[in-house]
Amino acid sequence: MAKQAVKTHSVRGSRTGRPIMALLDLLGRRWALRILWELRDGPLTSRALRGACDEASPTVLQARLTELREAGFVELGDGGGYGLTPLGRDLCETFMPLHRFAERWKR
Amino acid sequence: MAKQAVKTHSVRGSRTGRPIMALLDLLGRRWALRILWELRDGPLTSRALRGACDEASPTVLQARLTELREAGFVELGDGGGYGLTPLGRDLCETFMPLHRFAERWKR
DNA sequence: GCGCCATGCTACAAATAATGTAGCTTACAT
DNA sequence: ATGTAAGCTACATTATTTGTAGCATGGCGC
Repeated sequence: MAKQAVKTHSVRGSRTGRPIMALLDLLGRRWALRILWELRDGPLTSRALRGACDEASPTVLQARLTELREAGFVELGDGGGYGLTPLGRDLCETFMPLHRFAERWKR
Repeated sequence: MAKQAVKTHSVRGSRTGRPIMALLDLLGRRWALRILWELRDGPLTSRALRGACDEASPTVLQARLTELREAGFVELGDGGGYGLTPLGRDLCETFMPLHRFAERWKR
């Protein structure tokens, strides 16, 4: 139990003391942005979230969720289901414009 | 001879046809956000960029730069130095508010 | 021309992280 | 008690990153 534990995972760049670096690092991990995105309009159960995230492996999802929880962006509501904290909602707002940008970008 | 080559790297989530997914995946790769961030106020030579990115390995940097270039966010100016394209600058703008958020977030 | 640097970029082994599949445990309802 | 669904862990395989070294090209001064 708890083998893959915490590992002190001190977000890269946090040493610099510049919060933005820590944030960029945290969000620059696989599925992190996607998770926040999928939770944008309401909580999801871990299983539903997995579904929304194109069946990403539960291992990473769990890891990301833990990190995002420690960062205070996500919480596991009593009664089950992951949802954004008020802070997490704020964060989500800040990159909501990405949606419009992406549409414009197309490719 | 191009072993780590291109690999058609079709951005995860692009199959869904939803550009936002492709974008979230692209930006959710190590150093991608950081690179855009570091280029925010002017071009940098590959070496300077490496310096700015806490000495990230040239391998990933090169990989990310290639991807970001293919996405049209970054370009290698003639005379050297990587810089944001107009599109890239737009993208950068959209998550500039993250800076303020990060400061507020602190931790 | 020749040496001297800086640039963009590649090689490659070692270390980390992610994927995919299985399955455990707890809680709750039937 | 049986059936489900939840959150979460194991673990072997595969992919990505790191770290260090180094190559090729293009100035620039001499």
